[in-house]
Amino acid sequence: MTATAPGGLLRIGELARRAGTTPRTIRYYEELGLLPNAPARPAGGHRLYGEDDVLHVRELMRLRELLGLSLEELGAVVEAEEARAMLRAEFEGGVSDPARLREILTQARSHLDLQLSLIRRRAGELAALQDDLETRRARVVGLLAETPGG
Amino acid sequence: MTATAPGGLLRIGELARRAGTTPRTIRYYEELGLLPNAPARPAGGHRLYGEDDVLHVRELMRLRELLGLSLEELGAVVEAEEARAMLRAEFEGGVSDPARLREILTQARSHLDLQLSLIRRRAGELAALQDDLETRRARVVGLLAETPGG
DNA sequence: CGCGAACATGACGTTCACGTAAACTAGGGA
DNA sequence: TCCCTAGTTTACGTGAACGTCATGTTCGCG
Repeated sequence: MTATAPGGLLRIGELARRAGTTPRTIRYYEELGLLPNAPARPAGGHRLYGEDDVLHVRELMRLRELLGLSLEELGAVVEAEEARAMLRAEFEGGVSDPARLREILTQARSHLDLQLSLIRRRAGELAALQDDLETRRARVVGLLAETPGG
Repeated sequence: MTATAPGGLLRIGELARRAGTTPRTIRYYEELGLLPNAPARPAGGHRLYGEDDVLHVRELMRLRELLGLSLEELGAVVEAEEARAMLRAEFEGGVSDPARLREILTQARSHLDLQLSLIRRRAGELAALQDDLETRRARVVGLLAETPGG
């Protein structure tokens, strides 16, 4: 068993393994439009992925996990990723129209800004929670120091 | 409509409203043991709560939201809260056995430490994600600066 | 060419965290 | 006392995010 298809590409099982999930989840994400619905299907009909797909899936799971986004909400994020992909495609396909480039870049930036705002809000809430618990902990520790018998 | 029962106590509707949720959720949490299963039921069978219950519910929802804990996992947290409640009870009921006090305090501290470790891990992951996105954003902005036509 | 492991599709099952409906009771102002 | 709102329990329904099973196809080493 080679586990890797020719061309350094991955089949769904390997993608799932490297992304820390299952093939079922990959297919489900594809069904929801979180992954390209036709990722290079040579002959046999088996899906083939690249390393960037691994990163993409991991990114999705990370956003879902850390921000508590639903898969539907992740759809909006995917748009940003797609813009990034388009950007890279246009880069590697030679220099294109500067106006078009600006458009793509500007869009990508606003998407990133949106995600960053979500993250900062979360981080703030988390910090507040941490402060609360640390305050309580300090109180408990203080009481322990006052309590005889240690 | 008074909305508040005698004694400054709250009925389930008001508790839910103040905690930012619904009566159904309150009953469900009680069923799961996240709330005391018999909160002072005078005669009529209506549940009655106090201000501290509001805080307790809000706390549960905050932990769930920010740490992504399941309701089952929240059960462990509830133990900590209960320990805290016991502690306060023993305080207000006069000074009790110091050894017992130390026991409760130590337990409360370890519970807080556990929650804090979860929070710090989350905060770290969130910070890493934020760094990633900010790096990307900087790259996009840099490209924008290099792209003519603005 | 054979064969077992992995993949494809479709459909049904499952868990969590509640929502919602039904049928009845309690509270309290007019 | 009447009556409306809000509460009670029981039970079934729901959406999200997959798991699992059945059935058939493909891959690639021996």
